[in-house]
Amino acid sequence: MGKQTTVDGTVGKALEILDLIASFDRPVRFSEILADSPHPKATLYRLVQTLTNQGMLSFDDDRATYQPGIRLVRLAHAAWRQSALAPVARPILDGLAKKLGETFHLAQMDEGQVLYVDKRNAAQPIEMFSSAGKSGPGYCTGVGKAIMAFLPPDVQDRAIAKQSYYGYTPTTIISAEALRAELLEIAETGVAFDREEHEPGIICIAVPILNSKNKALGALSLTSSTQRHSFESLIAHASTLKTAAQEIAQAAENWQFPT
Amino acid sequence: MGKQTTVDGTVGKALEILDLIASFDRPVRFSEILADSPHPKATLYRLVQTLTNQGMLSFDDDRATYQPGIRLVRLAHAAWRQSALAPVARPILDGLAKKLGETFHLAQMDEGQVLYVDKRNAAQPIEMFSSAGKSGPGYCTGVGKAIMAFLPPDVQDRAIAKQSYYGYTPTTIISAEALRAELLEIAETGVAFDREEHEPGIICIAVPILNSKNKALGALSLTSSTQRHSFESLIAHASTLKTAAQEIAQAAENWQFPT
DNA sequence: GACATTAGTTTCAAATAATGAAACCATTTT
DNA sequence: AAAATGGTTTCATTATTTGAAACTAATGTC
Repeated sequence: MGKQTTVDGTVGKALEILDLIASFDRPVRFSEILADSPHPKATLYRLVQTLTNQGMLSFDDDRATYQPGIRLVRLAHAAWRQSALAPVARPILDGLAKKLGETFHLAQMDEGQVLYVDKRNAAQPIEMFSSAGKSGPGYCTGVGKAIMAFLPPDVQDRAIAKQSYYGYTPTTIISAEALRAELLEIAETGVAFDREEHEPGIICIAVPILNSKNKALGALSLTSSTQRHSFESLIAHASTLKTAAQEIAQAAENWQFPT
Repeated sequence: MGKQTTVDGTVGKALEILDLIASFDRPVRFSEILADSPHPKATLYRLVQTLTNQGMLSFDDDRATYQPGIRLVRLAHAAWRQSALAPVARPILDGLAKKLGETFHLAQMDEGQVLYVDKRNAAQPIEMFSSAGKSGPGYCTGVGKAIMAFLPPDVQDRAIAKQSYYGYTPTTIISAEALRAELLEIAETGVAFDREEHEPGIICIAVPILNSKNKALGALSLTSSTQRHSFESLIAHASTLKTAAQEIAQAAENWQFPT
């Protein structure tokens, strides 16, 4: 009972530190890391040294700061290429963006957090790592709810438990119970909305991408602003999105690596 | 003397396995990893378990295969955002691509390997993780040679030692001595070329992005084919590239995170 | 349907690596 | 010059990792 701190030995600790450093979102000094870590100075020191040695962290000699290292970019490339969703979804996203001239997100879920793996924006066409790899809360985004609604019970429970339920806006869902209720509804309709729950003025319609066992692999969303779209006009796109999601699911299932 | 296997304890071993799995470039079964790893079954098993637990690997229940995990994508996002080069170079790359309608690469170096962190292609405008994060050899690419020519001696030595010197084409440099000679030349002129050294028909002109201490942070290249460009017409772009590289360097040096 | 083979998982004593209090060194601040 | 801060090293203690072997499950073979 209580929080199980999920620390698989030394490797777990090292990765925890990597996360910690990444979470600063800027280069950090050793002492800053120390202040936020449960480890004694010497232990942290050696762990950080190891990570730096390994290229998982990079150290700026001049400023004496650490930041996530470039080796991660190389590894992430492999992860992205093989994630089965992003690469196969590309042409379909391209088609959607071209046809509708709207903004689309492709997302997956990692431990209750939404992780954007691709994005199309008809107006300003190019977005890179700057958006792919970005993560956001699950409970107050269209894609997050769409995915959670179609997870196996145990995974869903964990995802629900991991949300912060911070009230970004007046419409944000701020309790696990309310979220559960909405997920049930989404599970029936197959469509999720973001009703300005994360950011005022920003609305979205999202659909899950389901495998043959009805488990969500990810989700696809059309994001817009209250100026551009009414709710009704968003709903009008539901079937287009559903079709696209099915195409992606199909493509992902068929995508077999050569054996 | 000989290869120093650079294994910082358990963390190093775990990361080595992660690299190994990534290098397959497809989902792999446990036994395949085992065959390529120096560790005994039980050891590898536990290490792989830990990595999977941690989200650094993901395990496909149906196919019983492992692949690089999604957590890497999130971490890499942080690395990319903070790598100081890619984010600040974006507008400059955009400008170049728009103005010249050519293909540009922005690269950094990781242990002798070239790592592409951004790419612009006027013709087919969108490239994502699919290209960013990709890595290639240092000794036979324009960006690789441009960077190596401006590294501190010790780092340069290591980079030179880590090349494979495989002869991709008749013009590929296939010895460390020849490479050293060319690097010296590049250090003087400040411009590097790829004379169909990596792929027949593909040529490129590259310039280093230098910090105030004349150390290469990365490199910028214009890539083309022998059909599109003669060598002379590539050289014509040298000064434009140099100017852009300087702008990027300037922007990178000034880029201070809020303290 | 028994037998063999392959693939994956668990055990446990021995070997190894991680730990952290404290001492140390180098800068910077007062 | 003294003190404080920030970073690095030491070393005996403690905890984790190791790996041979035994085991289990699943698949293939006769």
